[in-house]
Amino acid sequence: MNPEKETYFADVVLPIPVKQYYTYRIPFEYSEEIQVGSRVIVQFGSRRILTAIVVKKHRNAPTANQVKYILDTLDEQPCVNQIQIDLWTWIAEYYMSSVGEVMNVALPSGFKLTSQSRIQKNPEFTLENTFNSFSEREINLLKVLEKKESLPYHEAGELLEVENPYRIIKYLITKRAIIIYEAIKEKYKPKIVKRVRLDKQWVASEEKVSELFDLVKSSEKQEKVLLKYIAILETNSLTERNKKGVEKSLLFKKEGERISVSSLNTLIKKQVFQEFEVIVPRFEISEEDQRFNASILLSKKQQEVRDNILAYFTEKDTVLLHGVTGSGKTEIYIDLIQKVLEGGNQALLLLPEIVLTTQIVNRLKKVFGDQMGVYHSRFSANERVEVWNGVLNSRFNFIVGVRSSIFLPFDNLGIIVVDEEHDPSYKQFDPAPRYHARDTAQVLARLHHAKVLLGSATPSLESFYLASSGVYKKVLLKERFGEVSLPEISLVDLREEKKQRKMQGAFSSVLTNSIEDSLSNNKQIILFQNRRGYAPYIMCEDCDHIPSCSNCAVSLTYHMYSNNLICHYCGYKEKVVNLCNNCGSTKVNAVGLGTEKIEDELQDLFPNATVQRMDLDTTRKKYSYQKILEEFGSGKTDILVGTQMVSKGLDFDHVNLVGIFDIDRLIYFPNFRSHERAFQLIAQVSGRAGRRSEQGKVAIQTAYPAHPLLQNIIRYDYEAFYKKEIYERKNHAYPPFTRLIRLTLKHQEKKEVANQAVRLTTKLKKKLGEKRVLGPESPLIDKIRNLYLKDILVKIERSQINLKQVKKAILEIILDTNDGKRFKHIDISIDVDCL
DNA sequence: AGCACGCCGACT
DNA sequence: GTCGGCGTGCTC
Repeated sequence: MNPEKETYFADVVLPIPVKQYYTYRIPFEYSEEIQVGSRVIVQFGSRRILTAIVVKKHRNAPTANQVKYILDTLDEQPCVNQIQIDLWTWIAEYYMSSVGEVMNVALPSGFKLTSQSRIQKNPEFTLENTFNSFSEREINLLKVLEKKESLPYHEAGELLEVENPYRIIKYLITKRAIIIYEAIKEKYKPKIVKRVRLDKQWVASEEKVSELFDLVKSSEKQEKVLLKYIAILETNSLTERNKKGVEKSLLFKKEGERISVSSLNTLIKKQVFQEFEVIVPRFEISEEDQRFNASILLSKKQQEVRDNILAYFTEKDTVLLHGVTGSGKTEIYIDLIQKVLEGGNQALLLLPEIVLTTQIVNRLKKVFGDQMGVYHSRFSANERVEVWNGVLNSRFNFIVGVRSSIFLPFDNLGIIVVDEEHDPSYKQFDPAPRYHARDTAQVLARLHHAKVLLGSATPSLESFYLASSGVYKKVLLKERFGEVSLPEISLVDLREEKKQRKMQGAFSSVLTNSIEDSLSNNKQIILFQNRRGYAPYIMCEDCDHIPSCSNCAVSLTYHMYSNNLICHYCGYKEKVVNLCNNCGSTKVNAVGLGTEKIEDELQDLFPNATVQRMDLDTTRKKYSYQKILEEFGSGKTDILVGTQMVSKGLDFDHVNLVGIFDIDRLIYFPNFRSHERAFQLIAQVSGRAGRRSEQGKVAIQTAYPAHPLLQNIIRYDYEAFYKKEIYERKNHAYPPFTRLIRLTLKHQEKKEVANQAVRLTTKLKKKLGEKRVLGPESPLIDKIRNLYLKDILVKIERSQINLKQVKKAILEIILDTNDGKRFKHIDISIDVDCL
């Protein structure tokens, strides 16, 4: 038998939440080209077209079902490697999702072309000469299709005012009025720019050039075009520079004489100029970037720490670097990464979302230049594809990125650094898979035989525990770089201030005085309030009515600047009317504190100071974040008010005061991690004060200054905090002593979720034991987007338990619960290692 | 997920 | 009878 004629099959992952692979037949002509990791196009179901990834190539013809052919392949080389497939598989199993869901978050959307069914008017069909066998709505739809070309199903449904348009569509098809076709959603588009250059012949010699000028002499406009072109080239050696030409738009943009499009076009027609297209990277390589390899100097202490880390790496795969803010962890990262790159391996530095837009990236760029790629969630699908390809073709051997950069196609990672290791943004919430990038990074590292460095000033309880118990190694970096001492943290007793009537709005006298001080010394101030908007709710003085969201179980947040009441959960918005909806009273007050209110009050208290607010609402646009920081960095802004955004990665020399509001809310938040979160957040914000020149100050406004947590914070006593907290965790069997799996049930009917939750809990308890299952419980906000919620928490000991079996049992019970014909199908989402 | 289809209750 | 809502099964 001719080996080339042997049939190969491919097991593929599809980008849908289905827990199995599907087997397709590889066409003969592709039997070489299609390999494990190839992107292929397949038909799935009766019409859908999907992009799939081959995870296994084999020759075992499936027995039972029909097998469809792979329709096409998208790349000559596989775009996913075996390590990635192994990682996907691990994630799917550990986080109890399907591999398809992992594929969905792992692959940039530019790589996944999927089809959608659309309807179109049958070209052979005309409304006029049909007998009147269509309803008014159908005719309406057909009329729209005459104008609009095509519609997806759901839009047709909207037009027809029916939930499920399928039946009508089917009817229209049998009447030969419309046809269905599959529209492929657009995929990655390379960026193409048009350039122009002089036709070769004109730059062959001096004589030719002058001949050229003679040629255009008759037209002043054309002469201008030529002159401008040459001016932009900025060179005498026309022949060389002309090859690259000039970006067409540049000819029109650049200052100097305006030239006309039509004269350029005439010149192109005359074959003086020629137009051509080039594909350009979306990441421009600035000339500066290319040459760098600036070395950095480590202090003695840093060198020592670095050497310790390297030594520990020979024993353990993971090392925790516990270093206070400003101790110079970044330099150590850089040094280690440089070593890895010199050894020919790749490196990955993970950062929390917000930190990535700031100074640190610029700093790294200076050291690593264009071998470093940045992977950020604000990037478009196209930009992501380019970073992906950059890793694939080795243009980038070092990536700085957010949690999803663990999915890039690395093939020989040497080190993964997870900075701010404790940061909750490393955990994905929605959609599934709900993975933790820090933990997944360790699995990824194992697959690459690479090392992991976790860095934090306030390590997560988990990591510190693992380091203390010898699973990881631990390195401490205590001193601040350059010997600047840590900011002095003071607690402002709000109850005392209130008693003495010293409060002005949200501001204590201590805080206003400190702000006054800083301002008069020409210093800058950062104020932190972890809540956006003006006030979390408004309330009528007469009837106590609080406007709340009709889709969610929350009050509407008052936003003064947009004059809206907004639901922070579903986005519902309404204009503010100054009358109570309930009783018509005009006495409606804003209650509580948000960043807008602080900004507002600041302007009254310090009319001469420039105040800027930084929260989700002021940073919606792509570069607004950078702009705010630039203005603050240049000293244009005196006071920066913000949410969590101000807590991370900002490093400004002239900030000597940080004020923290409403911290009690954080400490008393009903979650077993609230203390840990509060400690981390306060430490992080505090670190913004006095980074370089002198010792800074931090003022925390609290009603409970004696709280042990706050006492530990002002002394920077992480160890004491840890000891107390870990004791509590052990007592109550919370992580790191157990693993938590949260099941969230969602349904439109409150009773239905409640019933099902009870049923599910009972089954789980029976199978796993009473004490391992908590709930069911209504979450703090028990209705979001018109869906009622119930939580069930499964607690599993960390040792002597077969985790896989437990998960399998949970999945079986869920399947069983949802299978019963007597009950409605309920959406159940699973969050392993929920925060 | 998204499509296909079958089962019912409501209503001309 | 038939129209449209709703739930469920299946996809190599």
